[in-house]
Amino acid sequence: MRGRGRGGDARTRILDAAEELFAADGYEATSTARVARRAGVPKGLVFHYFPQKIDLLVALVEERTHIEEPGAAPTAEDTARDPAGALARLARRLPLRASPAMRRILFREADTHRSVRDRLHALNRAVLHRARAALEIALPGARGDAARLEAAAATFTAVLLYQENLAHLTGHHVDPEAVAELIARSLGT
Amino acid sequence: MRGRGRGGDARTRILDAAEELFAADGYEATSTARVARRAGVPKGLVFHYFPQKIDLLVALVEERTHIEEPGAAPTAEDTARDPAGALARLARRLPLRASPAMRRILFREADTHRSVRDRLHALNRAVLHRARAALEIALPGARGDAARLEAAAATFTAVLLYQENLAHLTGHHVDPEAVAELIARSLGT
Amino acid sequence: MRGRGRGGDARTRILDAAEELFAADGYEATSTARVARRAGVPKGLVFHYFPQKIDLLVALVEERTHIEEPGAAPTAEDTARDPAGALARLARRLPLRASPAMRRILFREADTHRSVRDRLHALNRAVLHRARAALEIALPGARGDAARLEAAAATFTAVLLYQENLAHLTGHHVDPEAVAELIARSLGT
Amino acid sequence: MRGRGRGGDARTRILDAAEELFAADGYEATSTARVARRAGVPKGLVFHYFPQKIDLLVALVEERTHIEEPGAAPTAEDTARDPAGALARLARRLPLRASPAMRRILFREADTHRSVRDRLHALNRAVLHRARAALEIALPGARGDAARLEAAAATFTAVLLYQENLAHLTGHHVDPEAVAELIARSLGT
DNA sequence: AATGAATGAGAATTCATTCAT
DNA sequence: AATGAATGAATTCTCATTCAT
Repeated sequence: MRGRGRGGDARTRILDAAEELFAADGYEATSTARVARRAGVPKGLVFHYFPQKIDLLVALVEERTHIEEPGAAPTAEDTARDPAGALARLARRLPLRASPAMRRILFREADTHRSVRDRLHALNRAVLHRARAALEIALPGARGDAARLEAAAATFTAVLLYQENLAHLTGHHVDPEAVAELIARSLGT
Repeated sequence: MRGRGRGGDARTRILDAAEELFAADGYEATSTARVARRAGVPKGLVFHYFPQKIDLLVALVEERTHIEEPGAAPTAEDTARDPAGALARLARRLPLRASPAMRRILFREADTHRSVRDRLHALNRAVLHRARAALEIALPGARGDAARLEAAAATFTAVLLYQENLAHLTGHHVDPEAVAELIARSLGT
Repeated sequence: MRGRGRGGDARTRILDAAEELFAADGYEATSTARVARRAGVPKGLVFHYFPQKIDLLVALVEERTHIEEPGAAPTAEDTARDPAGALARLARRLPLRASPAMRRILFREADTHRSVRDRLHALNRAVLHRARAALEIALPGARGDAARLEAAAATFTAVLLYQENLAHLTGHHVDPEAVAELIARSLGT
Repeated sequence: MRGRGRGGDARTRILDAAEELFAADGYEATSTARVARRAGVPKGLVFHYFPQKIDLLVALVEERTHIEEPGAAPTAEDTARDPAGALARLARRLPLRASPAMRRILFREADTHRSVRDRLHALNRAVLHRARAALEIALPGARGDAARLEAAAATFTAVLLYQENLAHLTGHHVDPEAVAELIARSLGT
């Protein structure tokens, strides 16, 4: 708890501004001056909190993308009757707490700084892990074919995690729930 | 065919350099001076051929990403016996002629200039169209469920087109052939 | 004697830090923030004690370079038998009480602020005066040639006062005792 | 041979300006903007020729302080009759071709960059070497006492090389010719 | 077509200094 | 006395772009 009011506010407003602008225009194309203007703080204050421009990006990634601990795992009973539903539920409980803006930043700036790439990889691993677990529980019959299950989990993870970016980049949306059903049918029986 | 000689060479070398550098570091983070240096030409010459920096990007996209006309469409006989194989063949004959570097540029700089985004959308439409056609021919039984077929085509397109970027971003590769088989199983019978 | 406690400590630590840093990197290249950090005090406190950065330099020069009152002047008996020794003893009792760091600061920052230059000149005058006196007593025969005695005193003062800086700048050390002997031989008989 | 006129001029004018300003105010206290203004060129041009500020200093030292090859060494006949004169002549033919401004820069900025310090040391070695040679020829009798000759050479070098800086710093001038005579008397017979 | 000096707007960053608490 | 957030002017440096040759 900061208790200081304005001081904490300024830092937060700076990060808010950076998040918006990095998402809209990219890290390189966003000047620190614009961040300051948008945040309503003097230029110097940005460097008071973030001595280098890159620290803005690093702070955003560290503070605004949280990979949640998995809650209660789906039980066999939950999923047995409705494998597609189990995946769909996973889709809705994506363990990434990050605004759409932060997802775009993670995605676009993955090469800008190691910390971004690392976070993206960690996130991907987490989602992949949970998708695999969901599939294993939902479709015990599929266990026989590990490679197929792996492909299904990877596909679902890709669609789930990058759906917004894919939509943005391709102009075409892929619905994770439809993919969930597709996969369930493929692995079922 | 353009008259080459010195001039053509220089222009080509400039585009080569821009392609490498834009792919490695991004458009914004690449200065025209570095492009000139890498191309081994004087700084002024870059602006002789490409009056604005953005023209480098536009030229790359226009000249180095070609969406091929579909060759002979797969016949029903080809695919009936091997639906997954039909998709897999599509994977191998991806109608985008573009180096991996150009794919990364298309992908990363989609927001930098309208021409890039347009080309990416056009490409996505072309691949999606062909995947849909392949699925329709390969799996006539699936026609009943248009939505499912659409999801399958979209999923396959995404995996096919972005496989390298997904691998780069996630550290995890998704194999299009495995996805082809997954989809074939799902839509079959 | 000042009432010390916390405040005195902080002020002293600030001056200690400034002395180290000014000597090592120069006044201009040393930021007040670095002084504060090295001193282990908050930035604001530096300006509490020294409202302007230049006050740090002025305070160092005023408080940490003392020109000592000459103690008992050498008597004729002392020096008559050993003129070179008399100069050498002067060398050992250089009337400047200042750390090597402070000498470097005096020397390097002479142009930075009038107070530094003034102190340096005063110091030079004091040493020159004592060297002259020592020579006059030690070498009564030399009195006849005032110009020569003056040159000897000036040379000895230069070597004595700047020996460390000369060594630092030239990579070559000049030994004041050897110069003392040289001068004694020159003026003797 | 540059043959371009203005272009060469601009670079030269920039170095001229830097030399003046560095000598007067020191390297750190001189902004590149002031250098540009004084040189009458736009700010950007300074960085065209000298990508980093320190390159101005390095270029000055490399291009404007030349240590001359010794001309004809003084012969024994030249010096035998007039040892002090031989040293005095050395004083007048100091093998450093550098303006007084450059000498101040060499001296003051020795710690700012390695290249400056190196040049200063090289210069000192060259002068010391020649002073030693002159003394050996002029005062063959002194050969017996190597240590004394060494001290004499070092003293003369210091006075010769740093006379302007010593005068500037101390407010007192030491005349190299008087020191030459002093030394000659000391080593003679 | 080829060249590289010239230009100036704007970028990141530094820093002395102020001030409310 | 102590603190560190706040401020903005100044600094170094970058860069797309122009232009004379």
